[in-house]
Amino acid sequence: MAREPQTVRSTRTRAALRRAALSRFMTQGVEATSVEQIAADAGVTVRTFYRHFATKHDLLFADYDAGLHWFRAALASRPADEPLVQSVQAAIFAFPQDVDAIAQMTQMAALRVEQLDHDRIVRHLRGVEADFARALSDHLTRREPPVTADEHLAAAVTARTLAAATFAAMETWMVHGERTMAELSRLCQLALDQLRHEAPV
Amino acid sequence: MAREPQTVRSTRTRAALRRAALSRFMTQGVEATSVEQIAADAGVTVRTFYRHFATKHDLLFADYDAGLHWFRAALASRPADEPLVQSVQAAIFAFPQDVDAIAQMTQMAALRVEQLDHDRIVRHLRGVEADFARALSDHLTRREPPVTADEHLAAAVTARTLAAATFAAMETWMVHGERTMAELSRLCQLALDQLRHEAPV
DNA sequence: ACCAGTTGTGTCACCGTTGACAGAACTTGC
DNA sequence: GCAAGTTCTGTCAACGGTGACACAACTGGT
Repeated sequence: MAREPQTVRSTRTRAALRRAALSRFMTQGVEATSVEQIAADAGVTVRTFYRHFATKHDLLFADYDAGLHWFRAALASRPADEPLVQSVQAAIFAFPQDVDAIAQMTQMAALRVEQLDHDRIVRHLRGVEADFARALSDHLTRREPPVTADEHLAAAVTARTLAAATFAAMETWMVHGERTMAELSRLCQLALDQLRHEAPV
Repeated sequence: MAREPQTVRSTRTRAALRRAALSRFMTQGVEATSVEQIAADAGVTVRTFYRHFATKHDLLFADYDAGLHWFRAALASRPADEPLVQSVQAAIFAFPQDVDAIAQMTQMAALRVEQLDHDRIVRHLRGVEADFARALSDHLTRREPPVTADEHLAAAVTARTLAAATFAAMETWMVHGERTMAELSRLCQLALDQLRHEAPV
């Protein structure tokens, strides 16, 4: 589901669906928009909608998924012997500066926070966190794959711990922070520093 | 959804639903069982099923939820000035020894691993992990609630980091370990020790 | 035994999501 | 331009899950 398109028709359909969906989302709200409406607007069937997007809400998280792809690439390009925390910080803080991309991201983010249950956002973020952790774990074990349970565990603990700290920062930022990029950077830095320096209470 | 029952009739209905569901699950498989069948067996409507159980699969995770309740209680009973990691270890390793409860738990676990997608289990575990982290965070901040974003973040990082390490151990155990309680204990211990002693790579 | 208020259930209508099959549209090689 | 094969779409049927409303069953107090 939601693979990259192959034919011309397919990309047109997908674009039409996305346009129709976002338009409806902005005018009448996400929950009040049915997939039936979106499909009708785009001139296709409901079933076809689901051949292009896994769920109705996934449309609103496209930037997260893109961000994850980008993060994997950034991570892979770091030198192999660099300490992991440093790689992560470098990767996170070197986010792409493309103006259009950032504009679209913030628009998406605005749509999310004002239209979706906080619950749904948090649940989706848990999925992204898991993917993030998996990317870290893959990166950690890329030299020699672990064989014993203990080796698996060691990598998993490091990866998931880092992911947990980072996403704790993100959620804190979503709820308690002024929502600027600078503040997000500061909170991530803070969380990672706590992880590195301070043994848990 | 899924609140504690109030009347006699309600508890009977719930018990009938649970019995019918587990019976069908064991004979014909979970996915091949429809809620309609379960409800019919119990002599009620589909809608009523959903008044007692949030989802069809939640039936199979009842022990997790119970375990979380128990964990919150165990945590609350630890002395307030004890280091958190120690409280967690003590709470985890003092699991109830009730023979019936353990038998039912292992039966549930068996049903889960042989009938459910690994994906679904992992996703549910993520939810439990989040609840676990929230319990820890509540316990951490029970004296004075945090006010600034930084204070929130500090507690969140500690709580979620601990939860991540513990659940990394659980998942490693599910996949790579001999599935004995002793091995689970060992892996949890290992994960928490790594968290405490070793700064991430 | 009656009454009032709460809780449980049935009914209905709807939305989100998926599998299976068949047919249309496209791509590729000639 | 045509044929063969792949990809995309429509159709159909089904299941999981939820909100709203009305009614039955139970609760407590008198």
